[in-house]
Amino acid sequence: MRDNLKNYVNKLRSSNLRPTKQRLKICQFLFDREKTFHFTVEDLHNHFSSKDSKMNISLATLYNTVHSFKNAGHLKEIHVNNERSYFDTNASQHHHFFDEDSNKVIDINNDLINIEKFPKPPKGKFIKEIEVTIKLKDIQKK
Amino acid sequence: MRDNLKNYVNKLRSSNLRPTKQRLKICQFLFDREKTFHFTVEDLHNHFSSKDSKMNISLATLYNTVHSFKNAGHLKEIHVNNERSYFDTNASQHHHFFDEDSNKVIDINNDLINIEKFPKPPKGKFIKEIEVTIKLKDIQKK
DNA sequence: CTTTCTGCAAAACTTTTGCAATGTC
DNA sequence: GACATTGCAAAAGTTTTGCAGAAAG
Repeated sequence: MRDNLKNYVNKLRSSNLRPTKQRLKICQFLFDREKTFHFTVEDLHNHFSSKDSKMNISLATLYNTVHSFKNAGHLKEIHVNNERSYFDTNASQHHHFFDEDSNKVIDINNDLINIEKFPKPPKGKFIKEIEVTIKLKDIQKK
Repeated sequence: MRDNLKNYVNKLRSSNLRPTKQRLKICQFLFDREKTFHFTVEDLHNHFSSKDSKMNISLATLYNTVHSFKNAGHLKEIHVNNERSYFDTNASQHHHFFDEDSNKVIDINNDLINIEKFPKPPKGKFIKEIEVTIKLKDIQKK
């Protein structure tokens, strides 16, 4: 069941973001999917500057938008690779496989990982989130 | 109990790295410590370009050395923040607190976290490592 | 018509690279 | 001497910023 344009207009309005053409196109590209999507800004840029893209969107706008969406809680930044920033359209608490040979991210539902024991946070701090990354390699490549 | 220069010479030799003045200074700075040390290349650069540093080491050499040490297994790269790369002088399997207010890393011994359940890797892949990051925030700042 | 947003170009940063000079074996 | 390493400056890659014009409310 996919969202439609009206939903995105509401989604943006409820975050105090004006529903511009660019933002709606980005919403459709990011959120009109069966599965959650993992991407870098470069991926977005490739998509929105390709010939078959109906609309070209500048890099500055892509960065602006990704940050706005992240701040609004519609995207989550994940820390799997230091070479560039990865984002996830699933903003809820969950975990990831990260394939180091292909640089691909796979979601792991929160209830598939059970952390039985973990330390208390230092004084004055609280735990905002626990992020588990399971790093994968190809078997043949050892 | 701290290592001495001769140990570092051996450490470097055993990794096929020539024991140069710069590498030995970097070894002392990184490994002559009671606790493990977490740093960015910028931290190293600040240290080795300050006036009270007995030796100035160029940025290119710092990057070269950190990569050599990482490849040799003397350092581990950790993924806590996408803004820059963080390294850890504890190269063994363990986990981290990451304080998002101060950008500080704290080690968590491997046996303080117990993951009772986690999914199987996809076909053709094996699990290289599980990296757990517990993200902290200041209580007052909510 | 006020305010926000876009997009370009420039700038800021982090990291890598080429290469001549130097150091190590 | 052969080869590895250093350090500089230049380049490459990612992300941010300033600002004028366009779009939205």
